[in-house]
Amino acid sequence: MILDSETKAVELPDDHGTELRLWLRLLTCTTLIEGEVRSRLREKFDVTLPRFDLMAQLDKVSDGMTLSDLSKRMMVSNGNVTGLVERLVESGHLDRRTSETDRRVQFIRLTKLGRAEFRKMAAEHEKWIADIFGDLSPKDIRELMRLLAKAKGSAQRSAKARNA
Amino acid sequence: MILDSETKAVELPDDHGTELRLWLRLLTCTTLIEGEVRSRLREKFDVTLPRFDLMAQLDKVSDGMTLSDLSKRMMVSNGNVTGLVERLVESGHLDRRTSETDRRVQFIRLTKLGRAEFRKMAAEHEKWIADIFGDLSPKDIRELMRLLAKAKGSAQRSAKARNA
DNA sequence: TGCAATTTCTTTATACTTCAAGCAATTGGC
DNA sequence: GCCAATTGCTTGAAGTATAAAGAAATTGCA
Repeated sequence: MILDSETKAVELPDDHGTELRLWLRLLTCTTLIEGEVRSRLREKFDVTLPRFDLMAQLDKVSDGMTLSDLSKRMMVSNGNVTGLVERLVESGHLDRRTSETDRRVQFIRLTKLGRAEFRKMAAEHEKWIADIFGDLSPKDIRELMRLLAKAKGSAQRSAKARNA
Repeated sequence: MILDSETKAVELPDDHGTELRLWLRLLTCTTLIEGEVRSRLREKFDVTLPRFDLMAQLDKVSDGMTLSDLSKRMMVSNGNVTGLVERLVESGHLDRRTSETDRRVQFIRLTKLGRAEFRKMAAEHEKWIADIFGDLSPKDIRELMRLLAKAKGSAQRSAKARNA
């Protein structure tokens, strides 16, 4: 701790300790919840988190999505999605058909089975999440939403600047 | 939207949409930052995030840590740590020796090389994080810290209840 | 039209990750 | 002192993840 001439605590010019601690806390918090959700999904439905996430993306649309869309929305690599989709088609949860106007493109959809199973899981999942955040007041939630939005914007600005 | 008899908006008894949206935002935010940090580590130092994280744990102590300690602190499985440590010993960053009082236990330490390289990376890393959160005011950071601590506590309570 | 750039997706190599099973060492009753 | 339970770690199988290279199709523009 550094004290100035009037014995008040001051920061070193580039002490970025608070940001680092914030990042570690954010990461811990997310990892903790993610692990919990992963366990419950495996335990109750014998499904992995990546598969659940992929199905969640597809459940939001009725007419299917391309692999590229999926990888963008899930923020994972293209090749990763290829493999996930492959296994979910194999298990009968997804359905793929090639675009008629652009033969590079594959539209991926949930099958009836896939959608039915997903809906069942999603209903439980939503309750788990509500319980996991159960100690937070509506005001806490609003504040967190606001601050995380700000953090996201800041991170995007930083990432963009690096790639410019 | 549901309206009651006096035409005021009311919630369905178990609509947990806000918690779910909070979780998705938290996850997005973390994934975004994690991806950014991962890219930069690879680009500047040709190191993976898990290796960096493991070295960060070891840098906090002078006399080494056991594999179990590492896996608890990193919140990953035991087998995962075994592999990570193996590769880092191989590359000369870590050092392992068996406990003399309990031959099951292995103490893992950073080598001189490992510590030197880590310190260099950590200094850069701290600046990246500061930049990534650069749009947040000190007050924003304090608030986020507080709310994330509360969220973490809530998640732990929920996880504990499930395993009871 | 021609053809270079781009886009979409797959493949490959390598690494990370979990879970579950298993081995060896230690501990805690009795 | 014995032995069942526990602890620390490793292994193996399956799955998830990235980056990089490549194949196929489309687009854009001279």
